[in-house]
Amino acid sequence: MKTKDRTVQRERPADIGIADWLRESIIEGDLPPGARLSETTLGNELGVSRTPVREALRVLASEELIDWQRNRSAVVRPVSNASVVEALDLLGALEMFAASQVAGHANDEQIAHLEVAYARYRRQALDPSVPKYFGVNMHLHFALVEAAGNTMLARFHRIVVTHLIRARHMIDITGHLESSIRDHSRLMDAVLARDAIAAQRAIADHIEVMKNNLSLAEAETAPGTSAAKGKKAGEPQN
Amino acid sequence: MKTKDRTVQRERPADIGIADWLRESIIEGDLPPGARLSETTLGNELGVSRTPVREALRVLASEELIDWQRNRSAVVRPVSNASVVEALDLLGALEMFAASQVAGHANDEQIAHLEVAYARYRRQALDPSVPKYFGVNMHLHFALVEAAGNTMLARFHRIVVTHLIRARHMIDITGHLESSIRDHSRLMDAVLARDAIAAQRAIADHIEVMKNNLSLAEAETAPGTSAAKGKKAGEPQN
DNA sequence: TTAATTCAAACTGTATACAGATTTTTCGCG
DNA sequence: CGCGAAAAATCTGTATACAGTTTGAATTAA
Repeated sequence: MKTKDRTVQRERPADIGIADWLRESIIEGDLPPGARLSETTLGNELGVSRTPVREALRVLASEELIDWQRNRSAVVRPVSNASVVEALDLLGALEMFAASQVAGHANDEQIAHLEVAYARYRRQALDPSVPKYFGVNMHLHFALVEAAGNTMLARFHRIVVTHLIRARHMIDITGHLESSIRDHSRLMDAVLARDAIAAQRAIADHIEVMKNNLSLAEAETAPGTSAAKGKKAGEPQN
Repeated sequence: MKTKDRTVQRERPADIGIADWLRESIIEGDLPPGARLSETTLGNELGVSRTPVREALRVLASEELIDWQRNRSAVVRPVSNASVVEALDLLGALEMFAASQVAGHANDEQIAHLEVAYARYRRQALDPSVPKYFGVNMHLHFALVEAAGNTMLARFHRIVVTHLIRARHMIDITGHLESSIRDHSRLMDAVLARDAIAAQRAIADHIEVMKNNLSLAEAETAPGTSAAKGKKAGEPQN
């Protein structure tokens, strides 16, 4: 019964860092909320020693993806309704700031980049063969923040978005797809017209819709699972 | 000439983490912009091995206080006029969000905490025996963000404030102290009156004043200094 | 059976070792 | 002298070792 249960869950392409691999595993649910992250076990699965694993864990802790107390194993943070609301509110604040920066100060090059992303969004969002609206959506959001030209903002935004992607199964956007697309159009039109106020209103409305459609899946914390466990990937949502 | 140049610059009280010690050293300028952070040297100065030093460096890198590329020593990030403007803008966005959250959703306990902090601010800001307006100021800002009850916001805010404290010599508030105090009063009165709009206006104005009073000390990057060097503490500013 | 206790296994925090990369110094030559 | 290559010294990335802590199972007492 104590056989080698080395269930590798995700190949690491060697040029991808430990932290990236772990983050991806958490986002995808391979390391579900509550999972204990044994340094030794993770190291074995990744084919590295504990030293680089620990450094990666520091990074994940700084992104609030794990809890890590002294002398205790790191644990994947739970996802609660409240934490998602917090992330959505914060996302709104960051993107309102981004939008007003873009509307107010973006140069031609930044605007051009944004227009490319917007065009792609419109093409893919309406294409029924592309069901991954969440990804397309997030791409546009990244482009908006990128155009704001504030590196720290970009970093914070990436972190918040990571948390929301992890909780994507709680943000049921299906059935509100049209209003979402409408909000995005309002946002982009306003930004490209340099109308910061209208852009911020569009974001606020969009966030409000998402908050109102949170599935009430409370208490997402999984029971104690070892680092090697947790195969609840399931089919991709949205 | 190759004598032991173990110039200890700051005692570490043993219960303070390596990362905290390093952060403080960077803020205070003991590790000036551009300083190379040799893991071995830092470890010797702190009386620990490289392993915990490297983990601390990961944390500092996540806060954008250092640049760290593979196979190269970490380097304390430069402070430029542009980076301070970015931080100030971002601070404004975060605090506007905080203010609107407090005005809209704070409970009695959170409001009470904030009022205590505000009272202390008024007492100390006008007291000429307390020259450290910067510290008193920041305390009030922390209290505001704390009252918003969003942990990720609090973390981001702390990081941005850290950057601004490091650049405090570039933000010459002396001579604008009265307008600063007035802005803070406007802010707190608005928040406590649950007027989110007015609070946000007060913050925006306050940030604008700070941006307009940036000393034009461009190119703050110091020449290559080893981790053991850098004694430019000087007298506390503001 | 349940609760408390003891003991063993597993795990973390940190020091150290070593290979490979980078930086600095030395040295030869124009 | 100055420039460039070669060699030395330094430094990083990672593996490993070991002491002290935590976890969990086995055992005993109530």
